[in-house]
Amino acid sequence: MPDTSDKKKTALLWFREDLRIAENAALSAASKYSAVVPVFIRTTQTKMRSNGAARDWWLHKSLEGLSKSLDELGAPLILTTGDPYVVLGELAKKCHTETILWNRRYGGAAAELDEELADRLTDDGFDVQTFPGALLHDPAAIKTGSGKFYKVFTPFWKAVESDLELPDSIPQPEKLSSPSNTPKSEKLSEWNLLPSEPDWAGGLRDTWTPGEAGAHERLKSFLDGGITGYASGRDRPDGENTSRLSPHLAAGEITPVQIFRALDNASGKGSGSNEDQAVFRKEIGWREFSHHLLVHSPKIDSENFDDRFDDFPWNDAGDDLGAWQKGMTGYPIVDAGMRELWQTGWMHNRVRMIVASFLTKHLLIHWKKGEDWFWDTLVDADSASNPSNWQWVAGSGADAAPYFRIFNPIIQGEKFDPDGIYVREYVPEIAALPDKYIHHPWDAPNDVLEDAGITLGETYPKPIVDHKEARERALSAFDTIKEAS
DNA sequence: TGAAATGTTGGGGCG
DNA sequence: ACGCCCCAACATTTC
Repeated sequence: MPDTSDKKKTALLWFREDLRIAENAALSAASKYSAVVPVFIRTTQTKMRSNGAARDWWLHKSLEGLSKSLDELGAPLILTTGDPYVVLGELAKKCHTETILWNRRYGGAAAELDEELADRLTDDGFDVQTFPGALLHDPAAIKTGSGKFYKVFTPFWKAVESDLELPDSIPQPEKLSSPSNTPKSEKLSEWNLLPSEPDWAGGLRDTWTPGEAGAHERLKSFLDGGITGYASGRDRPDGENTSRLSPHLAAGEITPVQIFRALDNASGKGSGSNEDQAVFRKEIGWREFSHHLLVHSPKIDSENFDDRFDDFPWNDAGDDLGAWQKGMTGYPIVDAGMRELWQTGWMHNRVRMIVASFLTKHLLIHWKKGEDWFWDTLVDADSASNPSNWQWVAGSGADAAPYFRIFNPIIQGEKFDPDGIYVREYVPEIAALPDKYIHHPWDAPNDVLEDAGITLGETYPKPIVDHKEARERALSAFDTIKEAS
């Protein structure tokens, strides 16, 4: 907390994965200064993985919202491009400030970069202040009884939840001041974050309202609707029980603390049963767990968490990868998921598991290929959740599904999309099939296919692999791991 | 946060 | 009435 001697000073406030006004510790601290210069840097340094295309689209929209909010508060957002170390130093010099504030990021390259920056800027004479970021807990502070980090989700979450005390809400500034010598901002439109040719973002625009206001609308509508029945309904891609908060969380437009507070306030008021709430909180817990893993295993996005997988006999990606990416595998539930992803920048969680299992087990393609595709196409792509969940499905991750746990895409489809509503939405060329065959068109008699206007291999692909054969092939590949252990 | 194979049980048809 | 077979339903084991 700055004392009164700071009153005449200007603070540089660096926004990153915290594109919000509410519950923003660094912003709140900055508001105590006489002037604030908020900045967002399009970074050119290469240690961090650069955003995928879908997240860039989201970022553009979210920055528009943040920029508007900051204008209203009186301290316009400065957009600038470069190496953060250089940019922050130059900006600070221009605004005659020695104070630089930001909210911390946890784990991996981002956290390493932040620590290095804080050290260098401090050495240069700046007063760098960092604040808790967008997690319920500090991942480094959670230890097992024997002082190690958790590798199993259930005890991890038990430890976090039992120790969880939501912090007091952070005061939100009503007004900020800009210094007289405000630096010039670059133009957001010139960052080319939006796709132009082709413009593939139509489905994203129809689906999402990026930005802090959109995040809170989404939370409200979830608490008024989807949370009720969440415990079982969350597994149904044909339903509306998921929160769809993930891209808002990834951008930092809303925080888990805000969500948990809202759940507390809503409990007993028709916003889901205790079980519904507990299951939803646990899903947020998986996000925390992913960051926890990333902190202790910073290369989880490139190296197998379980090194027995280092010699796993993956296939060359070849044409199968393209068929998977395009949603042309011939398995309707898989294709529906991949097309939902392409069209909307998001995929239902249950279906993510199905398509990831299909890629890594039916096609024997390395999880990294799938992780890369998700990274580029998901609006919620998260540097912790995305790799750790891919490794979880592949079997190489922490607390992972055993390799031999191979999803049957037909059974999964029939179980979680029993009326074929989801499949018909995203795979319209087979929509006229009766329910009986909607998850396995190749078993439909010729006259049924004909009535539905389907010619397999022409209007819709034949399955690119046979389930039974692929399953057996995957299981024998798994033998190489058992031998290695 | 599976699926498939294998094992067990018990009711009903039938000689 | 009884044994036998079939098989659905459920449970257990294995991958």
